[in-house]
Amino acid sequence: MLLAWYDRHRRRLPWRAAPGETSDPYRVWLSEIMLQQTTVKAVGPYFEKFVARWPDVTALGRASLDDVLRMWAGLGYYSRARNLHACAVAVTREHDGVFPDTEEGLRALPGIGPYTAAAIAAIAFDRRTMPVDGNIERVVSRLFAVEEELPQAKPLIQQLAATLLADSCAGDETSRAGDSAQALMDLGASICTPKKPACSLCPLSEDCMARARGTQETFPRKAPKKSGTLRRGAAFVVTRGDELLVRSRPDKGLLGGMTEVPGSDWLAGQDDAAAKQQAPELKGLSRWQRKVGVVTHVFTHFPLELVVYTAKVEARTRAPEGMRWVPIATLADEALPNVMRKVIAHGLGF
DNA sequence: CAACCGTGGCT
DNA sequence: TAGCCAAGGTT
Repeated sequence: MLLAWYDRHRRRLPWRAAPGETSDPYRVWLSEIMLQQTTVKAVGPYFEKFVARWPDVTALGRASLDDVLRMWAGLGYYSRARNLHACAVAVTREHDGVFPDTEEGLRALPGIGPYTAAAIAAIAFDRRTMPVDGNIERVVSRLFAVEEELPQAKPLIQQLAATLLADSCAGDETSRAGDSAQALMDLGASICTPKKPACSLCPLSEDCMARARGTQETFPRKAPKKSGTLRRGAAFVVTRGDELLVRSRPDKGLLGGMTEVPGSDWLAGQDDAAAKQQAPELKGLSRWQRKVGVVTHVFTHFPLELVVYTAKVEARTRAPEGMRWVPIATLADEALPNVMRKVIAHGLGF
């Protein structure tokens, strides 16, 4: 039985309540947002930092968006941080600091979609619902040998996963809906892995249709995704003594609201000369020095190649409109996405 | 509804 | 290595 396996093999995770203890909706919510498309390993340190600084949802609701973005820097998918903050504000101001305890109520909050609403409802409030994430999609598609491709198969998989919830809870005094979901997630993470699943260790192997056919690894069915076109651009690392010239990106879109050094557009097929022409204009800047090599970075939808130029300007040189000087020593505190950390490291010779 | 939205680790 | 993958949501 699935829950019996879970009771023995469940992962110990910072946001999970100990067996028998009630879980904190704030920690469940925070972890679920961080874990969207992000590995447990990457989330760990960020989760600890967040709960240490903001122990509850009202504390986070009082924080500034900028502080939240700075703390989130490096985790990726930055709209999550904006929605996280907006959600904390909404819960604080409109729900008296108490999370709604129904899927519907949770779903109405920013950053909480169908998966996360079901996950919080099940894990934090023991609601009888089955969240379906990537792990559960894989487990269920193998268990029932779902031939339909993703994402079209989502409704079917959701339905099949729900039957699993009913099965795993039959006869239980409490529903343990959250444990059923987390059991399937742990199974997907540790046993029913994308490649070379350890079927011999799986508590569901006897019931697995794909296993019976020996085709586990071919599920879930999925069309191969096309890779984006390479884009090129230039980045400009300007120092004034021990300070660096930076600006903030627009609130929406790629790396929304994050800090960057000035740079050109990022376009497919753009040549170096065109990119360099978009350099910021500073008084008393004698010449640009092109750093050898390029900075490469891969976003979800396209790979990026950045040429880096450096220049020094005299003390008290004014920052161009919309830009500012920040001490290099405090760069770690800025809301710098990793691509910009790479650029700065390359430009400054770290 | 398909496209957009980061990053790091693993095979 | 180059692609795949991770506790998805928003538009």
